[in-house]
Amino acid sequence: MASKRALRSAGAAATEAAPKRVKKAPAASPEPQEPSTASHWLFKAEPESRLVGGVDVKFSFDDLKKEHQASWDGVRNFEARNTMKKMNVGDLGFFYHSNCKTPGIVGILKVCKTAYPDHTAFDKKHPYYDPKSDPDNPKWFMVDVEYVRPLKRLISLQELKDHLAKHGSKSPLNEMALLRRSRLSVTPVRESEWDFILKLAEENEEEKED
DNA sequence: GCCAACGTTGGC
DNA sequence: GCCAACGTTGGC
Repeated sequence: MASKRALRSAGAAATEAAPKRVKKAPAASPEPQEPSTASHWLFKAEPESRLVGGVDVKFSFDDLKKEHQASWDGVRNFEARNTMKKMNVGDLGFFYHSNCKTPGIVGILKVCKTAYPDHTAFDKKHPYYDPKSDPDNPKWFMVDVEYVRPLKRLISLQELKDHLAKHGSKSPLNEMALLRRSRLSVTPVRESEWDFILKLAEENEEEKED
């Protein structure tokens, strides 16, 4: 079961070997930036089947709806991990479908448990196993999320990009992490971005105009 | 299936 | 601690 979460990220490849390097892990910096005032987030998952290490990573918004609740495991990127550590119970997030026909935001979820160790990193059999993480000193964390509701319509990546291209620095999406840091699987969402996208989703496709 | 962007690793 | 090589993300 703990395997269908659709999360991945750079560096997941727990390449064997390299026993030489035993340094202290300075890579995991504390990350000073903004205080943890943000309370909206974006989570990427893959709605279409794809095998990683023999395990299907598919996890769609419908899957979350069915399961009602899920552990967001499998994140193997420091920045994304740090982002998850800032989350609070009750925070809302967008559910984003990636690596699929029409990538985009499809729904809303809620954080229902703050960050705790991602046990899939301890499991040798798991595709996201990381020998550098152990129960006494966990390297990777996950949060639990629960289904809230779908958006009234899908807000595609293309639509967000188009808006940005059209309005440039005047767009509320100008600094959106999804667009600027496209490879992060978990990102913060600013209030202005959150509000704008929610509003977009309420509009019809035709009247969305500019 | 290609490949640009970019994060990570590890030699030096 | 730099940076080239490498591996992954994820749109197209």
